[in-house]
Amino acid sequence: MSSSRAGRQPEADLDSDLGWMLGVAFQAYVRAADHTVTDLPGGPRGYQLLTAAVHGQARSQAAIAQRLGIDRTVLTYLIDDLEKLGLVVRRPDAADRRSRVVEATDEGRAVWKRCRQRLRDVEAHVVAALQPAEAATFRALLQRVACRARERERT
Amino acid sequence: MSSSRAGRQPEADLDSDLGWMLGVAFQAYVRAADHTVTDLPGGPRGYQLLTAAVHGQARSQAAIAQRLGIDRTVLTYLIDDLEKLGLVVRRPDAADRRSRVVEATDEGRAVWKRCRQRLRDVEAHVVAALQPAEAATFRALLQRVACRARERERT
DNA sequence: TATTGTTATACTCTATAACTATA
DNA sequence: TATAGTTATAGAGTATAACAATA
Repeated sequence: MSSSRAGRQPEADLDSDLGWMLGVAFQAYVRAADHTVTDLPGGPRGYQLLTAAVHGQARSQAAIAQRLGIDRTVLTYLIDDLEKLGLVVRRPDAADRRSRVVEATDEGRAVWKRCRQRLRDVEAHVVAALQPAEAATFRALLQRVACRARERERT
Repeated sequence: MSSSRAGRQPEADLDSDLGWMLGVAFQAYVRAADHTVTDLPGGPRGYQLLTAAVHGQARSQAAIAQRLGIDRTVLTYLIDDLEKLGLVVRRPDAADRRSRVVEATDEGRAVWKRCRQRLRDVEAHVVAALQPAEAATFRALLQRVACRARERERT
């Protein structure tokens, strides 16, 4: 057994594998969020789209797709679903009529606020193993990791 | 506009959404790892299975499935693929012959070591936005989050 | 009767290709 | 010619259900 060697290098077992850790944490979030935002199609992803729309960060579908890390074809169906529910509307961009600006409706903003409230509990649940100060540190570091990754994707 | 209120509560925009952050980080890892461990079926997941086998932590397929957060039916096919390549073998558990212990072969251990080496670079790339000490902190906190999530899943 | 693992099937998610419209 | 968005189709990943072997 290699473990009997008690070498100086790290064990590299599953618990210390970054991919495993990220996958487990992400999965824990999605599973908890999925049955929390049941009033939104697409689960957490629908919430993220709505978040972008509410904050006026959905100036084109291509921009949203890039930011959410999904294909533009997937986004079409997702917006369709939210538009059918009257949560967002597509508006042609005056500057470039090929593009569509996605705006949140009043009801979309109301639903978003309700979801946000409930998702705060989900987020707290995911990081419940950490002390409040640690959780804040974790979120700050993770944010830098994520934002850097998004910057890299800009083709 | 709500942003014009300049309120005291956090903005709650996409950049601070835990689900978005985890998703983006996880996706960045998977995409980088996928074209790195091309000699393993299932990508990063195949590596994780091999990791469990190499460390003797694959005492039953049900245990692996729980630890990897995947369905036991998915695991069957994954093990099939690795077994065809001669990287692991299934052995009946003497204590409970319903169970199968998954063991890494010598070649499996060799392939695992090569993959581990390359994945270290992938991991470094994912956390490249952080200083070394910050990256260590991030990993330690993430590990506690992930391990807690796994404990919760134990039905 | 309950559990482990397998197989077949169906479902969901995502990506590819072809198309329209604008630039 | 290139880009934004849509649609139809195909593919990958995942889950559900029925089954055999064992406890």
